[in-house]
Amino acid sequence: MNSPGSTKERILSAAELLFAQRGFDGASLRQLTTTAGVNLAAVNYHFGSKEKLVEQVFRRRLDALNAHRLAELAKVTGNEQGTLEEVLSAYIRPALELSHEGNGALFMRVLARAFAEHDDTLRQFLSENYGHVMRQFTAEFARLLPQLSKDELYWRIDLVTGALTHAMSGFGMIQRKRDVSEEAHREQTAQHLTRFAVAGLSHP
Amino acid sequence: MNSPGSTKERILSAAELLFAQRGFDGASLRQLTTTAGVNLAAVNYHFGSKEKLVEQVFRRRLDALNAHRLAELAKVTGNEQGTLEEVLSAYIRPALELSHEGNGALFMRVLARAFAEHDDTLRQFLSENYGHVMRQFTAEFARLLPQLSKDELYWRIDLVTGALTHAMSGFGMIQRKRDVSEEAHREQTAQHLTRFAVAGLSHP
DNA sequence: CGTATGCTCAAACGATCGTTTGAACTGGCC
DNA sequence: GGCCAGTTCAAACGATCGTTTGAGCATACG
Repeated sequence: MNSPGSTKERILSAAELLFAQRGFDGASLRQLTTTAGVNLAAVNYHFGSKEKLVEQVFRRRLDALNAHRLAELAKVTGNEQGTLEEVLSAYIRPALELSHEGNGALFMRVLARAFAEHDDTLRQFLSENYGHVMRQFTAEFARLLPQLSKDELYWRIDLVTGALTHAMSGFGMIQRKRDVSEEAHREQTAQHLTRFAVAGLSHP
Repeated sequence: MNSPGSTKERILSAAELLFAQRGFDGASLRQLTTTAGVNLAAVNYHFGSKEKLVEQVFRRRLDALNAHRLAELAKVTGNEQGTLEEVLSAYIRPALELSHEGNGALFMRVLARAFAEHDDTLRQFLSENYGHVMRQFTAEFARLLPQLSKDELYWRIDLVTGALTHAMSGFGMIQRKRDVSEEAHREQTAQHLTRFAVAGLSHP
């Protein structure tokens, strides 16, 4: 059905690559199916349309990512409130792990593009399917930072989100050095991100 | 020549609007010229190609923005070193003012799209034409935060940049409320951004 | 074996894209 | 008026887009 080498999976992987490189409009179905080594008509046969293919590219990664995030959050809020660092870690690390496994980094670029698109259809899709995750984390932040007004809290979460999106999509100038292992680099990134986010959220 | 109602200016404004709404690929020259109320061929006559039109859209805003930034930076570093807040303010406020004047907010969305594109041509253009501005601010931050290693400083600047881009391009959920004047909202935004950036840059 | 089902294929569809062309129009200057 | 450079115009160019079609192939089941 969905074996790794199946037509559907090969289309999804090629789509992720080309959407990341050239954007949703910029990547044509002809380039895409050539890259995937499948027939042009296969996209419309398996997915119905290019737009539905885009949706599936998101689903494949985000379902796993957000499940992972909620699981991590549940761990640290199980018996008592977790610390701010722990809650942030539950939010950051699953994304970082995704962005370093296989072609996950490509997907992060796709996600960043989607944010930039400001496309209402896509934003609604993200909100409907994954909004509850963000709400759960926001509620946790509110408990951990009771001194902040609602306004102030939203501002800070908003700015932290910007920093995270930026860092995780690889916009920045920071690159892994040759003498640092991938895992060490991820750990470094996670720590920088977490410390930065803690400072941004909880400063007086 | 370049009067506000000239064909060239009307094309540039329509381009800014449609590039912000639909992206560089998504906005066609036919939509664009119809919106501007000019003939289809006018774009290629006045700009040479669609790609060169894109470049001019950037030049029109970024020349002014970065000149403004450097002027503000010169003010606070004139006699003695400015404070971290002052230097950040020199970086943030010109962008905020641009994003609140006329259709400047549209341009900020265009800019955010460009970042997401990861297009090397465009990135090279930005680096060649405006890279010296970023270098000058980075040098100032290095002077003001001598306790940070080069690595650590770059990390923090990178994350702050993400937050600023995010906030200034209007991704976030923060919206001006009806009972707050535009200028008051800009002032509020500037203060949130600056305090957040200070915390992110200078935390222990 | 026969046939039904799921999938792949080459080919074509109409639409839309960026760009080019050559004629028509505009204003100022001799 | 007559000319000329600058600009606008409708029309067309070839290329490429997403999608559809109908024939052909494979595999599994009666």
